[in-house]
Formats: sequence, C-alpha cells, structure tokens
Amino acid sequence: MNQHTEPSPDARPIRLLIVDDHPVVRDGLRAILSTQPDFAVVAEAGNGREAIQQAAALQPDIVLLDLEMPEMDGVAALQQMRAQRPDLRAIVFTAFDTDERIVEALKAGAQGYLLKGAPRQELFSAIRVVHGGGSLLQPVVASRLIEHLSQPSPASLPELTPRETEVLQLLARGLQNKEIALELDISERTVKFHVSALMGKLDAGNRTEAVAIAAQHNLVEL
Amino acid sequence: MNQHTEPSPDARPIRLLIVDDHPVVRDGLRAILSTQPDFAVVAEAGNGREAIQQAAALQPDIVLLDLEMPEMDGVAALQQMRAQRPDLRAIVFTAFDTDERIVEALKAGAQGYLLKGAPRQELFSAIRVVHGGGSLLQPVVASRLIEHLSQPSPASLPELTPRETEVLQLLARGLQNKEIALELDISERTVKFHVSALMGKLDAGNRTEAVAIAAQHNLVEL
DNA sequence: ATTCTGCCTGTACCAAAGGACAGGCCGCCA
DNA sequence: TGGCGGCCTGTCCTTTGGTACAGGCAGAAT
Repeated sequence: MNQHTEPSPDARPIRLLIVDDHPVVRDGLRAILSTQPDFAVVAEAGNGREAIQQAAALQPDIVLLDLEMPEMDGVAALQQMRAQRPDLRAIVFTAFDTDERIVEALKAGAQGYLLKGAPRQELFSAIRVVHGGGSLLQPVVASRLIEHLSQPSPASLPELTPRETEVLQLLARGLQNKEIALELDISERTVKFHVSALMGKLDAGNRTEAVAIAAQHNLVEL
Repeated sequence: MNQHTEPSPDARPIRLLIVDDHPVVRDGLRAILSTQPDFAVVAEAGNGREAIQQAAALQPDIVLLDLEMPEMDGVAALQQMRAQRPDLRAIVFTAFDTDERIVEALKAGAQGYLLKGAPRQELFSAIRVVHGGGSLLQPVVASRLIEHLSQPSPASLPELTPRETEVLQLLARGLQNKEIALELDISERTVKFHVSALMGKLDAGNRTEAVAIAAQHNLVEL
C-alpha cells in the first residue's frame, strides 16, 4: 500500500462521488478531476442523505467528502455508506483540521484525509493510492492524529499496586468477587478489600464506575 | 509542523540518544548519524532501563528507540522517560509494523515511527522534523494506524432501544439503579428491567461486565 | 380488531456488594 | 528495633443488584 499507482488511461476509470454542500466547490473539483483520464466523476451530492442515495445507486469506487454539511454530516453519512458497502473507500476533503474531526472520520472508515488547499497533484495521488488499497494522510493531519493519541496525562491517576491491577483486570471482565477470589486463590473477603481500595483510588462509588474510569484512562485490557 | 527544517551546521546540534539491543545496529546508526553536522549522538543504551538512566543523565533532545528489547521494552521505557521529561521527543525505529505496536508506541508519546530499512535521508528528515516540533509517520505506518482505527464491525452487537441506550450511559457513569431512576424519572423497578435487558443483549452477567463490553464496542460516552 | 413492541410498574426473594472494625504476616528502611 | 506499606483474613450488618412471575398502556403495523 501507498505505492505509487500510475494512471493507466486504458484501464477502467476510478469512479468518484463528490460530496460537498457548496456547488462551487463541487464544480471546481469536477473540473480539476476531469483533467485526469483515469478518473470519472459519476455523481455529486450536497449533503449526507443525498450521498447515501447516490452511493447506493451509482456504486462509486471512492467518495470524496466534506465533513460539515446540512441535513446529515459527513461522518454519519460515511458510516451509513460503509455499512451498506464495506468495500467503499473514502477520502475526507475538508477545511477542518481538529484532532476530534480527524479521529471521528478515520474511525468511520475514511482511508484518506486531505485539507482543502492541498495541491491538486496531492489530491490525485491520494485518490490513486486509496483506490489501490492504501491510505493517505497529509503530514499535518498525521501530526494532529499523533497528538491526539499521545496520552494527555499519564499522571493524575493514582498508583495501583500490582495486586490491585490484577483485580482490576478481572473486575473489568465482569467477574464477581467470589470468582476473582477463586482465580487469584485468595479469600473473597480479600477481594472485597482490594476492590474497595481500587474504588478509593479511582474515586469511584462502586465497581462499575471503577471499571468505567479505568477504561477511560485505559489501564484496563478490554 | 512537518515543514522542512534545514540543517544549520553552526547552530547547537540535535542531541540524540540511541536505544537498541543490538550493538551492531547502534554502531551503524551512530556512523550514519555522524555524517550530519547538526546531529550529535550523546549516548547509547541497550535496553529500556539503561535508556531511562541515560535520558535523565545526558538530557538528549530526541530518543531513537527500538521496541523489542530485553529488560524493559521500548514502550515502557518511553512512558517512563516522558513522565520524567515531558519535553523529550522520541522516534521509534523498529522492524515491527503491527498496528498494536504502532498504537502503543504513539500512545506512549512517540512523535515518529519509522521502519528499519527506511532510507537514511528519511531518517535524517524525521529527526529534524520531530526536533522542530512536528511528527512523522512513514506512509505504511499511517496506513496501519488507519486500519486499526477504522471500526472493525459496527454490526455484530445487537440493537439497543433508545431507552436502553440512555440507561447504559448512566450505568457507565457508575450510577446505581435508584439514581438512574431519579435521573430518568421512572421507578427503580423499571431501571432494573432495562438493565437486565441490556445485560441480555450485551451478553453480560452483570452491570459491570455490561459497561466493560459497551466500552469495548465504544457505544458509551466515557 | 388484533397483535406486536417498547416502555413502564409491582411484589417477593436471594445473592452479591460494600462499609465498619479488628487483626496477622512479611519485607523494607531509617 | 520499630514503623510502614502491601497483602491477606475474619465477623457483622445494611444496602444493592438481579431474577422470577405477572401485568398495564400506547402507538404502529397488518
């Protein structure tokens, strides 16, 4: 993946669906993309709902979509489309570069993320790469993504003893005290002791909240 | 970020710490990096524990580290180092390209991820970019990351009714039945009813497991 | 008009969870 | 040596959680 796929004019063209709420942008994209012999813009949509219909009707290979739209936003639309056609690939082409938007879009199944303003060659190449099974993020986007991933504060949450950590893992699997006791070969009473300690340290009112908090700080193997 | 930072030979060089369990690799890296006037390899380490000591003692700008190591692996070491020096930046340089490793490393705070075998120019450029505050992933690595993010199966888990979804959210905050009842203005008995339905659909034996499972399929606002 | 489903409620009963209080064993460290 | 922290155990008691069984109401579908 990510290898350079050369345009091959004689092969079947890559079928594209353009989704953006601004007609001007759609026209512009269509014009730019038409210059490439291996691309074919098969449809346009002005919002998420239309996009879903068009995607179902015209079977594009790749959807090029904006995120901010009336009616139904890009992420929701993308989820729908991919639920219907898991093989559909998508490139987000938008002005938004916040980490939340990026993560949302990628989770929804986008294989590419380009910011509006990207040079057209970069857009062309992204389409070909994604069509070839690869994926492509602009470096800026990758940076944002990494910032988002890198854990904000490994601090702030109290230290757990090894034993507490063990108990926490089993707790997260929904085992009850008796079962945990059996698993760790200690008495049920001791398990209660550890669970209480755990709840205290995690500032949880009960075991369920403790697991939720632990999951949030992902110190638990779900 | 990610702009090209040109080498400036007269400026203070970028201080590097090389961490790899193979002496040969360390030697090779040191030799390659020495060809660049703006780099200074200030130390080497053969495992995570050494790396932490060296990082504390010699205050490198950037750590170049392998993941697979005896004594203490790269991820654990990186977490430690960044806990002590949050400004420290790190580039993972390894042969492993599984999505789990990549995500682990990035979560631990790495700003770059290169596979061994990357051309040296790419390595140089990565170091400079990361030192300049940016971050850099090889396209292959970015692809893996995207695959990992894209949700595997929005299906497979049963449909929840709107009411059940509400209850689930509150459940995940650790509220108990009585509190949920108060919140939703229904009887505690009804809450129990919904919780049971929830556990049935999620195939959980108790509320704690239900929350864990829900978190796993991230259908819960933690 | 009937059926189905989501949503709501009740009583009764038993198992599990969690707090209060009290204590023992071991290894580390000043 | 004494103190401290992690770990383990116990009894007693109250509050929650969860199941079983039984039923009502409203809206949508047929």
